Amino acid sequence: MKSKKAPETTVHMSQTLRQCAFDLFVEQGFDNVNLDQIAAAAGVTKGSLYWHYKNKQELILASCQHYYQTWHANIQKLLAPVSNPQERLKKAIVCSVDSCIIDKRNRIFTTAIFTLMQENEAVRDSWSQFYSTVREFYVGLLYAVKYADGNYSLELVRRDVDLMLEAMEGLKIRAGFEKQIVEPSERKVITTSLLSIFKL
Amino acid sequence: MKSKKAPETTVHMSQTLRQCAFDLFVEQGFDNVNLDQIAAAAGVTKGSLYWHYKNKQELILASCQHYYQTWHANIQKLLAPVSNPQERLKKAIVCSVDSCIIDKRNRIFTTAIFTLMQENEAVRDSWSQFYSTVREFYVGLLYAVKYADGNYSLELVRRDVDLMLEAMEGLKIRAGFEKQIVEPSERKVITTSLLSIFKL
DNA sequence: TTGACACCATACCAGTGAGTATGGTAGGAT
DNA sequence: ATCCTACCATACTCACTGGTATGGTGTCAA
Repeated sequence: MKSKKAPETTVHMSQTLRQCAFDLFVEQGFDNVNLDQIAAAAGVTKGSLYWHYKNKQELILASCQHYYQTWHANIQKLLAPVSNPQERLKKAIVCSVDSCIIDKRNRIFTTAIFTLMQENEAVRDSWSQFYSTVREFYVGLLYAVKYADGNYSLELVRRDVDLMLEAMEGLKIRAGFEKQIVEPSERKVITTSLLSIFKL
Repeated sequence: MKSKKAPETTVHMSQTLRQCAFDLFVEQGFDNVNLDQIAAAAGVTKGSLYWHYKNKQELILASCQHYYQTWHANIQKLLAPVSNPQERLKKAIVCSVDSCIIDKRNRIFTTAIFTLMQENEAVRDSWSQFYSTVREFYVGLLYAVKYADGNYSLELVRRDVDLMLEAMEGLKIRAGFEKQIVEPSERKVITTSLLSIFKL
């Protein structure tokens, strides 16, 4: 009773539009992409786009969700084969650092969010929720290590994670204007710096 | 031979426009402020604005310069009466943290720069240069402390400063969506976390 | 006095892009 | 057969804004 035609048709086009919007946003930011481009990339026109999404903000929020889901999927896949707590933590950080430094698309997208966040409550709430999950994820990783060391304070663990995530965010910004940072040796130093926050 | 009329007239209006542009940019970002608003705030019209500035980008770059100069002036004035190296370092960080957390205008302006930086080379270079001066400033402060401790490595000092500045930048972003961060107690904890990077 | 120029206002252009109005079509339900 | 509706295209509107063309005015040099 949900729909007459193949039920996945409309869902599929919504997903396609979301994906295309995301692909364009990560290249040019939100303001430099218009709805015609997104619709064209999905093989439809703006008229159809507006059947699936109420306005541009809804598309932006959808593309944010896509970003969040992709992040979680990637990190899960990355850590799946690793069981040692210390290894898991290190691998997660190395991966995140690489992403911050190398992936220009990641930089463009997140900075676009941070700017929009200043004036748009929905985007702000969306990111805030995502940040919480990321933080708790790292808290879990770090706690697993500290627990083995006999250090229990969840509160202190959370503080360290916050500091590390802040540094990672700042690193992402800095990577946007200091190109020499991409050197593998420099990347290794940075990873070590971040890990040093945890005093392992 | 510079100009016929009072030489400071045009300079004065250029300054006024720059100041007004900055005041509007820090409230609404670059994209949400148009040239008519800026001109009106300065008491002129867009026609005159274009006599002083070639285009919007030039005004943006000018407002960036204004931001940089203000930053330096503030920090200089703040540290002028303090001579103890450790005190100077701590005071600088406390002030910066407060600015990151409390000053919403600061957040709006810098995030706007970071977004624009991704596509605009002139803005990127402008910020890159500013960041260098800020880093060297902190390196000087920290080195003065470490020197007293007998620890000399400028390279290590610079790494610590980079990490601290990155964390501060990330903190600024986080303050944009986690309001509870403004609590004075929380602020104190954060300052302590940042200082702990220097292992003093 | 007159010309030149610095400085400013008015009025306009032209591109852009979000959002809408409207109409068409294909496939399932009756 | 036909009606409904999910889905899509066409063709607009309309507000906005960066930038320009042009003309006015006051002041200084000659």
